[in-house]
Amino acid sequence: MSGYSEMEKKWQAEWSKNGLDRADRDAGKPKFMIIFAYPGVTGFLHVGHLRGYTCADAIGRYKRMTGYNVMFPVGTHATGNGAISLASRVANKDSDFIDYLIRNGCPEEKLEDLKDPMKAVDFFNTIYVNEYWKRFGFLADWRRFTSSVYADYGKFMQWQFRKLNEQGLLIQKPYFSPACPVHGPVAIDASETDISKGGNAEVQEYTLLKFKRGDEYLVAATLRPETVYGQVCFWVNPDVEYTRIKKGDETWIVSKEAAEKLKLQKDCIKVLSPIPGKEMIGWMCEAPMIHRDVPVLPASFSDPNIGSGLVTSVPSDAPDDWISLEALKKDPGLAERYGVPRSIIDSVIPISIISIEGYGDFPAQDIIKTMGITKPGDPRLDEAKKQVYKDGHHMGRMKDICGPFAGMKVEEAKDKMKQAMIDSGEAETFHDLTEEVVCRCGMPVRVKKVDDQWFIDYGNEELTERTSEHCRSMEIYPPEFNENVHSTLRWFRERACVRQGNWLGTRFPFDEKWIIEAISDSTLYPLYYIVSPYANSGKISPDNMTEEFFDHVVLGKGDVKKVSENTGVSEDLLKEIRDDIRYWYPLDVNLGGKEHMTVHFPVFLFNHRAILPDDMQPGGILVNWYVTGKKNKISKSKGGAQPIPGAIEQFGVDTLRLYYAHVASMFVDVEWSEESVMMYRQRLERIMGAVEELLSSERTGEKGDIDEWLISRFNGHTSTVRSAMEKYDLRQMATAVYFEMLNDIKWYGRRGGNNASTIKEALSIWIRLMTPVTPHVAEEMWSMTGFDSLVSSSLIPDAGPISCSSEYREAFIRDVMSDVAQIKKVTSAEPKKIFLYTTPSWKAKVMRMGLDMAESSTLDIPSLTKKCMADEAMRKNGKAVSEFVKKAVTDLTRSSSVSKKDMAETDEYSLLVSAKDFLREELCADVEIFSADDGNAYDPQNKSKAAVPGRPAIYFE
RNA sequence: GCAGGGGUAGCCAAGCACGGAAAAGGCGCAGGACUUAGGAUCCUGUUCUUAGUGAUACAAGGGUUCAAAUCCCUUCCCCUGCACCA
Repeated sequence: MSGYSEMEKKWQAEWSKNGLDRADRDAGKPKFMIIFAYPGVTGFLHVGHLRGYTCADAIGRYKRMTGYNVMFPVGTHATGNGAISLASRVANKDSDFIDYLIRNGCPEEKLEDLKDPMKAVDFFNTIYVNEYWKRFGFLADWRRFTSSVYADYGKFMQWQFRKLNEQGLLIQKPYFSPACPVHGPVAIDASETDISKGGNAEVQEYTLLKFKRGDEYLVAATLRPETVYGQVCFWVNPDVEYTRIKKGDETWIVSKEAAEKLKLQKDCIKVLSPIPGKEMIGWMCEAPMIHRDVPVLPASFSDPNIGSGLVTSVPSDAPDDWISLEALKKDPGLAERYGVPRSIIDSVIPISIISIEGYGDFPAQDIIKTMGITKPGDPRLDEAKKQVYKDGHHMGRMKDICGPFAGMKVEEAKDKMKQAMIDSGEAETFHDLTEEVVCRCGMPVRVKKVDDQWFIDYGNEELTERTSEHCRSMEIYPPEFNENVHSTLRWFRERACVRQGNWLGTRFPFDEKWIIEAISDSTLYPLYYIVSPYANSGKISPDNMTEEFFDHVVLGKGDVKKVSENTGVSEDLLKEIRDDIRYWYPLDVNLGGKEHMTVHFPVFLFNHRAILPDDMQPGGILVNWYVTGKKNKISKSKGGAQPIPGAIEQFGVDTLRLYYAHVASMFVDVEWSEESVMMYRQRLERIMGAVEELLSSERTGEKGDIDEWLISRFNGHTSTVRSAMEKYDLRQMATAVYFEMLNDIKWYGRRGGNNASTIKEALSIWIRLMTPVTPHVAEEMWSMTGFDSLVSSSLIPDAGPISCSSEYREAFIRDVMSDVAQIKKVTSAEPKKIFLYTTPSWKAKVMRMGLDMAESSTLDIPSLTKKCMADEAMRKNGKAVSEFVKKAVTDLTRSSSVSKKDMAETDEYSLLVSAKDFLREELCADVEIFSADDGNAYDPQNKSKAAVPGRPAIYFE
């Protein structure tokens, strides 16, 4: 195992010494620029992440070996609160987290440093580069490394936003965002990057309905404003304490929890005195829209944490309402406790308002019956509610009772009714989360209104159209994404692009209180890799990188002399950077995981299209799927997967690289398993073993048929590799190189091939084809074979000619062997002697005639039969001929005729005679060969009549 | 809900966008060879049937065609992404 690691280091040092990892402008060479979407700095990476990165390196290496000047830069994305929360967990001595760090090889003395977010970023940057990417043998240009929190990178970002603004793509409007009171807006997503609980929560829009009572309002929250015509009462939880609040000059009653939430979303909210729910029971209040008085009744399901804590009751369409009302009616004792007269409760009668196919007048009643729910509090009520809501929303239609909205579809009525009530002052909107969400810092996350939020306007139709148009000329894989990227682009609306709070990132250039958000600052960055080496080497500093600077080097604006004066960058340097950008850009391939399909890739495309000219638009996108853990996804933050350095030690880098390239198509998820990785390790060892064996053998053989065959096969594989790599299909490429070529080498040896020059030529082809995926092993074998210089800097061979006939002849021999084995198995006999009878010449003749007819597409059974019968000799054999013709014709029409041609032209007899010794050894029996035309052939069972072209008859003794 | 993907031998997985012979390759399993005894290696086999060139298969059911895993329709079942997370 350690042997691998030494070998790996040796070649990595060689590549670096020879400058293979450095990408410099070379006007004499076509360029190729590839990146992978840089990872976020949130902890150690695991073996799954390297799948995509490895593909990028292999593609880059392949391109290099087909004559391109390749730039493959890497960087990291550290924007956000990942590093901050990481640092705070270390500072708080979070023992789980510290264990995780130590387990992944973080030295204890380093922990002190990690309390500083920026140092934590540096720490992981170093690990990504040194422990992962360099050790994986990537030929990345390390001088170009950048990170989204670097000052120079920030300057580029600010320039990008200035350009977006010039295009009129930045807009400002109010926004409702989940936010932590300490950290400001947070992202809610299943991977819980920003938060510690509630990854599945969503922001929901409620309609607040104002029920007038005297000079104050009871405020209910509903998700179904279209049901207001069915309101018959109002629910208050008698065991909850509510509160009056001042909202502008109105007085509202809501739950205390709701009051807190409203403060974040509405202006001028003041909390007044509390009021127990019990006190409100029996009140009458005026329902909005229908302007009828309805009674306030007790309901325990009314939760102060949801919505406003108060609920309007629509029993016809809300299962909870229906069942609570029924319970109330059946239990007069309960009602009397609150002093509500019976007559009031009896007067509350559900009103049918929506017709849904498959339901009666009262959908809520129907679903309760179907599900067998009998009393309030049944946990299935939630499911019942969802079902009725869903059916009502998609299939429902408003009944005549609904005034101006009668006859409308529910979907349509919903918005219209909501808007009507808002316009009349009877309703407002309110946003709430569907479940509890907690920030990484432990504070509850609530929906907060941000008045002056900035957005990038991806809804801009002109931009969407131009971007979509450009995509048509791009190479986008997989094909499914190539097709639906257009609908993804169209689906994009405005996107909030800045945030406030304790975050790492770039200040928004138009208002420094904002920080540019994580996705928006990683859209145009591939371009920055061309500038970054100048900043990294200190030739330019962030101060030099003004709007004018980027306008000039990126867009070619302004006069060099003037720009030089204003920015303090020399004219030569400006020219150099400008030339670099013109040479390298556009980006040829952006490779990223499937999660980027709906977020990163679209904004990457939009921003390029918005800011850069036609000749700087991206050329391709490649999406890779995941390596998953046994049951769930291997998670970056939650660990559980094998650390990368350990995996390298255990399996060797090239094993892993081959595993990623071959284990499955890039466009499916694969489950990580050590067994399958081991399989690839054995495969590599077998290949190295085979090469060593070839090199240590005598190699004194003459050139013969088998040499022609081997080179023909290798030429075929070379062309397979070339066409596979056109589509970046590493898997197909690897199948040819690591499986089929090895099999061919084995067969060559088995057939007695050992010609020195053939072997040298074959190895030269083979090893070069291996280099993109398994470069270390390839270098080792390359030098072992005695070839000069580095294989990594050589060129992939051109595919030479293929010899169909020699390939057919070998396949023929294999078929014969396979038939013999088949018969052996069926008879379970161990023959001492095997007799082979090649086809009678008349059958070959029929075949040839059939082929001719097939070529002029006049082939059918009657005409071929007629043609055969015209032949005097064949007519004697009439019956056999007509039978064979029948078979030959079906055979020829069913398959392509290419191989049949070789079949008809091969002299099977002399071919078998030449392979006689070989067959004797392989079959462990004496072999006698006869032509079926040979009248004197030994053939006691008359087997020879079964012989057909391509398939000799066989007899055992 | 919106958008999209998929169901091929014990397992993984090609092929299907350009319909043309049980369908690559690998793993596993079974025989055999070999032995520096190794997470080996090398042969052979692995739907059924049979001294071989026959039958039947590509989730299920229909259709188009001389011919369908591949095109069309219906049904069933799995999976993925969905905006401040790259």
